[in-house]
Amino acid sequence: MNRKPHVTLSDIAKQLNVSKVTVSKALRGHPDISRETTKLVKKVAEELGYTPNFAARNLSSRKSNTIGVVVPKIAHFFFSSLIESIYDQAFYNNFDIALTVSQENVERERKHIETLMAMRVDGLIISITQQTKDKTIFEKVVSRDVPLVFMDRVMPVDGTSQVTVDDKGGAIKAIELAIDNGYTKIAHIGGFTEINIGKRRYEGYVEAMKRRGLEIDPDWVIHGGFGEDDGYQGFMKLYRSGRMPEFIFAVTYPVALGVYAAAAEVGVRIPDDLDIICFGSASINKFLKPALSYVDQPTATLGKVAVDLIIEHIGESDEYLPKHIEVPTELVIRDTCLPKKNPVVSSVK
Amino acid sequence: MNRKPHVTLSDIAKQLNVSKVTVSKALRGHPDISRETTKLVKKVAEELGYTPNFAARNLSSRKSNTIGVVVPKIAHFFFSSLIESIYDQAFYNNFDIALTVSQENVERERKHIETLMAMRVDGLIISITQQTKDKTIFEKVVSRDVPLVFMDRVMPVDGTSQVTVDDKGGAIKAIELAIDNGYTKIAHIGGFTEINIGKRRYEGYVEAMKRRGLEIDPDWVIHGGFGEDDGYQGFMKLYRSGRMPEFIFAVTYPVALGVYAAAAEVGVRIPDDLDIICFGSASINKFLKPALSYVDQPTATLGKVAVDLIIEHIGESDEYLPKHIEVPTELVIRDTCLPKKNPVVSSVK
DNA sequence: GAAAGTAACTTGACCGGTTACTATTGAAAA
DNA sequence: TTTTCAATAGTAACCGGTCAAGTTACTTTC
Repeated sequence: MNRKPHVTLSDIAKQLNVSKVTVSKALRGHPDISRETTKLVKKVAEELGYTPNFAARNLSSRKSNTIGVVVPKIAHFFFSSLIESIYDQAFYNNFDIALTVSQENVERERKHIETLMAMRVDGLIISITQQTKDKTIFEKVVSRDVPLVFMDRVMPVDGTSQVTVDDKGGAIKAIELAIDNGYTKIAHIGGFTEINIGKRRYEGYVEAMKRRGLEIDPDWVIHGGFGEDDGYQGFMKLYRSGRMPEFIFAVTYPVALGVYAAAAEVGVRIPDDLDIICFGSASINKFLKPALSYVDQPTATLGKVAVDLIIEHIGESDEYLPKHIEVPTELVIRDTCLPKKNPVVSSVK
Repeated sequence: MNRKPHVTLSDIAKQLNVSKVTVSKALRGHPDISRETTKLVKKVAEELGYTPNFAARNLSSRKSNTIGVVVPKIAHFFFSSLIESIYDQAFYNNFDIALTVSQENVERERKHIETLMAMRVDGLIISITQQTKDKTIFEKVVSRDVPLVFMDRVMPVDGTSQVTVDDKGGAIKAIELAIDNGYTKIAHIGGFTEINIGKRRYEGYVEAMKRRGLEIDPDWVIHGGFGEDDGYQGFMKLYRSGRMPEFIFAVTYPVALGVYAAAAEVGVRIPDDLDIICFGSASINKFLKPALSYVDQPTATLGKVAVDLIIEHIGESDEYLPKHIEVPTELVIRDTCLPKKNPVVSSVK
C-alpha cells in the first residue's frame, strides 16, 4: 500500500516558494499575508489535501482547544442527553470535546482526569461518581490552573465552578403539590445523602413538609441508591412494615420504576392505592401507565451552562471568580400526583 | 495566580543530572535504563508532579493511541449503550476514544471526520447518518491509510471493515415466530430502505413470509423513518385503510412505541386486537404494558467487535483484509407475539 | 591481552506547527 | 530628499517528546 505521508505546511510552502510561516499565517487568515497569497495558499492546500496536525498545533500553541469531560455513565437518559447538549454547545463555540466515562469507578475517574490533563485540555467538566470522596485529584487540577466545572454531581473544591439542578427547589415544588392535592402521609425513597443530589432532594422534602406543618415519620424516609432495585427494595420495606404511606416521592426516575415493579407484584395500584412523583424522566415516560408526573431536569440547559462557564473561565484565566449556577426545574404533570380522590369504594375498570 | 508551567522531562532530567532521553526511557520502562535509575526517575517524576504531554508524544511518535468515533446520536438507548461498550473495550486495550456526534447531519459528519483526521487518530469507527450518500470523505480516509470500521449503519467502501447486527436473520426469526404463533396477516412498518438496517429488516420480513408461503400485501408494507412519529403515522395509515392486519413487525422500538400511542388513541388493544414485535428495545421496556417482545440488538457485542476490529487493523496496517462481521441477535419474548388466542369473545380482566 | 560484547547512557536530529523578531519595499509625510 | 510607516514576508527558536546512532566503561571470550 502506498502510504502517503501527510502533507505538511512545508510541502505547501515549497510548492509556492514561500516560507512555511507564510503558509501557516495564510491558513489562519492572519492579516500579515496579502489577499492574493492567502488565496493561493488555500488553493494549493486544498489541492494537496492538506490536513493540519493538531498535535503539532497544540504543542506549539500550548492550547488544545478541547474541553475534557468526565461522566460516570452514558447509557442513561439523563447523562446521554446531557452529553449531547455539551457536544452541541461546544461545537457551536468551536471547541472539541474529549469525553471519558468513569463507569462510577473512582480509580477510573482519576485515571481519566490524568489523561485529560496529559492532553492539556483547556478546561474540565466533571460529574463525579457516587463513590468519589477524595478531593486531591481535583485540587491537583486546580493547582495546575486548569479551569474546572462540576456538573450536577458536585464537590466543594476551591477555585471550581458548579452547575447544578435546583434539586431542593424542585423537590419542594413536588412535595407541596402533593400536599396541596390532599396527601399527608408522604414517604421519600431517597438516594445516598453523601451525593449532593440525594442530599438536596431530601432537604427539599423536609423543607416542604415543614412549610406545610407536617410531621416526618422516620420510617417513611428510606435512603439507598438511585437505581431501579433501590426503588424496588424501598417499596418492599415500606410494604412489609404494614404501615403504608399514601404517597411516595422517589429520588430518581429509575427508583420510581422500581416502585412500579414492586407495587405491581404485590397488587398495589398506582395511583389509586399509592400515588407517586419523582425527580427526572425518560423519553418513553409517556408510554408508561400511568405516566409518571415528575420534576423535569433541564439537561439541555445544564450542559449548555457547563460549557458556557468553562469557556468563560478559559477566557479570563487569571483570577477568575468561580460561580455556582442553579438551573431551575419544572414540574411536569402526567397521570400521577393528581388531586386525591375522595376515599370512595375504588371503582372497577 | 502563580501559574506553574507544566513539568517536563527536562525538568526531571536536570534535577537528576541525566539526559532527558534517559528520563523518557525510564518512564517507559525501557530496558536500556538500570533498575535503580528507573526507580529514581519515577520517584522524582512523582515528586515534581510530572504529567506527560500527549501532544508532544503524539507528534514525535506519529501515533495518537486514539480511536476516533462518529455516531449520529447519543441520547438514544441503542447508541448510548453502544458507545459505552466502545469506551469499555477501548479502555481495556489502553486506547483513548475521541467521540464526535453528527446529529444526523451529513455536513457535520464530514467536519468531524476531518477533525479526527487532524487529530491523527489511529483508526476510525463510524455509524453514518440517515442522509449520508456520498462516499468521497470515506474514500479520503482510506486513501490516507487510516483504518476505518463502519458500525451498524454501514456503507460499502473498499478497504473498510463492517460490524453489523444480523438484521435480516433477526427479522426472519421474529416473523417466523409470529407465523408459527398463528398469525398470517402481518404488516411491516419499516424505515428507509436506503439505510442498511431498514433494508435488511425488510428483506428478512419478505424472506420469512416467502419461506412460510405467505403472500405479502403491499398495503401492509409501510416505509418511513425510524422514530415514534413514523410508527404513529404508519399505524394510522393502516387503521384508516379499514383493512387492519393482525400483526405488526416494527422496524425499531420507537416505531413500536408510536404504534402503541396510536393504538391507544383509537382504542385498538394490544396484543388482543393487534399483536406486535419489534427490533431493539430500551431499558424500561419491562415497565411497558404490555411489555414488547423484541429482537435484541447485542449493542455490547457490537461495540466490542468494532473496537477489536479497528485495533486488529491498526496492528497490521499493511495489506489488511477488511472483514464483515455480523453479530447474531436473540429473540426476547415478553408480553407480545405470544401464541394467538382462539377468536373467542375477548375475556374481561 | 587484544577483540568483541554488553549495560547504561548521551547526542543530535526531527515531528509539524506557532510565535516573537527582523527584513524589505513602496508610499505617505515632513 | 529624507524620514516614517504600513504592508508583507522571512528567520530562528521553541513546544516536549521520541528515535537512531553514538559513546563510555566494564566484562567476556579465546
